[in-house]
Amino acid sequence: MTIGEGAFDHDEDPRIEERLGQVAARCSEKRVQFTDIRRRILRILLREGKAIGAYGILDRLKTGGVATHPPMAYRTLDFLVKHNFAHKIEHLNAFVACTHPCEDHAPAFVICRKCHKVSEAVPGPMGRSLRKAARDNGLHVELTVMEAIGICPDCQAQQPAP
Amino acid sequence: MTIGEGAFDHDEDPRIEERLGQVAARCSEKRVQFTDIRRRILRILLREGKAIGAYGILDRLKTGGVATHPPMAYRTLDFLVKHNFAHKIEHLNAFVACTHPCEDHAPAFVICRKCHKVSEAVPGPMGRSLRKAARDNGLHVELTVMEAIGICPDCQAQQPAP
DNA sequence: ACGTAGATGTAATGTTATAACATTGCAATC
DNA sequence: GATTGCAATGTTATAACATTACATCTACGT
Repeated sequence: MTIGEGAFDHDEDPRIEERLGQVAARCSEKRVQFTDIRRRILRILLREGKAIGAYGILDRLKTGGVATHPPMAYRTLDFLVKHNFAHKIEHLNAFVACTHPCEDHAPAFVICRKCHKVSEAVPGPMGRSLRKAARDNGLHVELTVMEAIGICPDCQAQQPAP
Repeated sequence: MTIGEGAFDHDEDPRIEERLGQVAARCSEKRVQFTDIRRRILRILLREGKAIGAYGILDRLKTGGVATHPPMAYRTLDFLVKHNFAHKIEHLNAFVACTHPCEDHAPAFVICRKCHKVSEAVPGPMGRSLRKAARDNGLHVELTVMEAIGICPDCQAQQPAP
């Protein structure tokens, strides 16, 4: 790594770099590569702290002098989502870093439609309930989506209610 | 109505026309207009019997000699979704007619990712559970999304598992 | 060192959704 | 019966999201 890269790519927040270390270790265990681009994009998601679209990620990557074509973002996001290091927010067509300690989970999200802040809720019994409804229909379940969309307290305070 | 229109716009299935009648009555009660284009698009959704995108709807509209620009479809779908006569399937960016008798409900969907067949499940306690998680985060909830995605029995039978 | 699978680079294109503004048609009021 | 107001529709253009296809490179196991 060069000095220049270091200044741009690392964050003051040690929790982000710590999380990247955990993910790197997990990838090593799984015998999959945690490449530079994957690390960069996950770092972008972690820094962002809210949902961000693929093209938003590409914009932020541009400052790093790496390739910024759409497939780069989508491929990398596929990897991160597949391994549960990130999640897709279907309602926003956007992505967030996973903040849940456990790796194998059916996540539920609480989403502000104004500022795109997202918090990952414990799925609890509702995940099982949804999966059961699906299996009762004979579906071989591959994915569950649980999202509550509305206005967060901060955005409620800012404006009446547009 | 002309003879030509009748031949193209009506379906042999009387359940569809019956449902359109119910919706018309409901719109009348609510003092909102169930216009020609809204009726046509809801009929398309009812006939389709599975999730269909806005542009798929536009294709089917072309045979009817009405305007087929994207805003037409999206505005009409907004109306239908807002009044719970149709639902958006977020995972597919597509729409289905509502099949639930009760008008005020937080729906859950069981979705085949191959054939886009959708069944609307009774939400049961999981809807409340998701709303509660959201309110615990201070969110003023406007919408909940609950979707289980996988492969339906028919599509499982057709191919190994792609 | 070599072959292969996985990862990345690039161009072109496909798909979904909205912004912005003009027009129509109908109904209430003057 | 003109005027105003409002909901719905018509139209153009473009923004935003996502994928296909193919070339090239690189890491890893043997």
